[in-house]
Amino acid sequence: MERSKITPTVEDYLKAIYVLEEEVEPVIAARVADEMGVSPSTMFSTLRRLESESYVKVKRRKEIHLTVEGKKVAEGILRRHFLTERLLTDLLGLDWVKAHEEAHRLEHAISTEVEERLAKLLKHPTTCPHGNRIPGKGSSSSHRKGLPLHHVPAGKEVVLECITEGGERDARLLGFMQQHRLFPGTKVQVLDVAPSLGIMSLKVGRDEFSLGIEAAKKIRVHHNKP
Amino acid sequence: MERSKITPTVEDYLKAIYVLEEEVEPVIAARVADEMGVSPSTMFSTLRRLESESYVKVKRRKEIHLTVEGKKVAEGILRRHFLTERLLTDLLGLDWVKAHEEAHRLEHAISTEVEERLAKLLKHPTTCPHGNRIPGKGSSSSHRKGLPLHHVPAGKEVVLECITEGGERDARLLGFMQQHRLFPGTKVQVLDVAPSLGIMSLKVGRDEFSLGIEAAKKIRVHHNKP
DNA sequence: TTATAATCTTCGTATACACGAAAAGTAAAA
DNA sequence: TTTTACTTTTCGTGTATACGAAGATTATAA
Repeated sequence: MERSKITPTVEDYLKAIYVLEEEVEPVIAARVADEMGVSPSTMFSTLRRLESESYVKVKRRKEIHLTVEGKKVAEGILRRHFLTERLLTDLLGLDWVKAHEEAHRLEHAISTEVEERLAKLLKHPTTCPHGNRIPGKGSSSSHRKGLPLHHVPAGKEVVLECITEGGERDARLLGFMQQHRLFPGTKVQVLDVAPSLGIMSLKVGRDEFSLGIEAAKKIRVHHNKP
Repeated sequence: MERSKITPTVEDYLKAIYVLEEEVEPVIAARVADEMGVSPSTMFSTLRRLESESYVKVKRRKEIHLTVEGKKVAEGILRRHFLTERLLTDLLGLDWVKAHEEAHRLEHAISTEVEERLAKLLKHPTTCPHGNRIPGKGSSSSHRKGLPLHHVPAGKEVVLECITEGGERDARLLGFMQQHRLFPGTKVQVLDVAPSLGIMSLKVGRDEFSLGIEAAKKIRVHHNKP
């Protein structure tokens, strides 16, 4: 039942494209190269391979789009990534930052069967420890993502929903958030937003601190309506 | 703290050599090639790499020996292999055969930290589900391995101790043993041994059946002394 | 000892993945 | 519009891993 041969590398590229599709438009090669940390030439040749194996289509204006197959692979790997993160945090007690890093390696070694049993063991979690919704097996999924934190006007109080997949890979951001108790579900007050300085001020409990706008883009929140 | 770069492939070769060292003497390239399922030429070039990176020493008569470093790597990977098997059987409920296969992939993606937490979560198991002793972290270990089943004379009753690492990779053997309830701890009566036919007859409970001598070599037992 | 079998070794080749340098094309800013 | 900045593309290279064919060695058996 396993697909002939798909390499971990290819899985990672497809995952990166999937994540970017949700965050920036359009997805171009240079963006994916940034995300993957590879050179333009590597990106180029890999992209040709992905295309020849029908995982992506490159449209006229160089826009990269996942095919149905490519999307299936990306969602599968993302699902295994998130489930693994839950295993690592909930059962093994790893912190956020490490959980993400370790899951990044483990996700490629998990079969469909283990994935299913893992989901059952973990009681079918719906989000990863960073608050991201875990893609289901079937056709998902009205992924109603929250508001980016940098769009919240000064004075408002919001509830943290998630650090996006794109943000998860930034270990310093994750560490910073852990330090300031910025977890999914945490109430956050936006004290001030200063786009000219690229900074916004936040308050969590008694803790006041600043956060770069660029980082804030990777954090999603929702309003605390009763 | 992680060693610069050791590939999964190299880990597998070192593991194979380690396992062979415990079972056959001397370990030569052709044996390792069999175990790994690679061609002689591949074996040859890989062996040169292993040697140049000081994981193995090849003695005059072509005997392959792990260096201290090579042994450390092999024991580490074996330890992670066995711990992963326990996770898969004890927590996820996979059977023997699948647990071995899956662990073979996962073992390469497990860090020292996860390994330690896994050991703790599983209450520091001393054997894998197939009965093999899990190598400790420190310098092990009087590994008093049981008697190979094919050395047991007809008429004796013994207790199954383990299927050796070499046997673990044989999915048909594992399946056969699972079917006949041949688990670690099971009492086995040796009814007959016929080396000329390459066969021996066993009895487990009411179940009588034959087993090839070659397969029996991969099974270890001990006497049931009170 | 010679013939046969097993083993090792060399050589050429292939694929997946990565790099840098530099040319060519496209978009944004001045 | 011209310059600048970003992107894509080509080309040459390198490493790890694998193969097969065939020659060279060594071991085993007759």
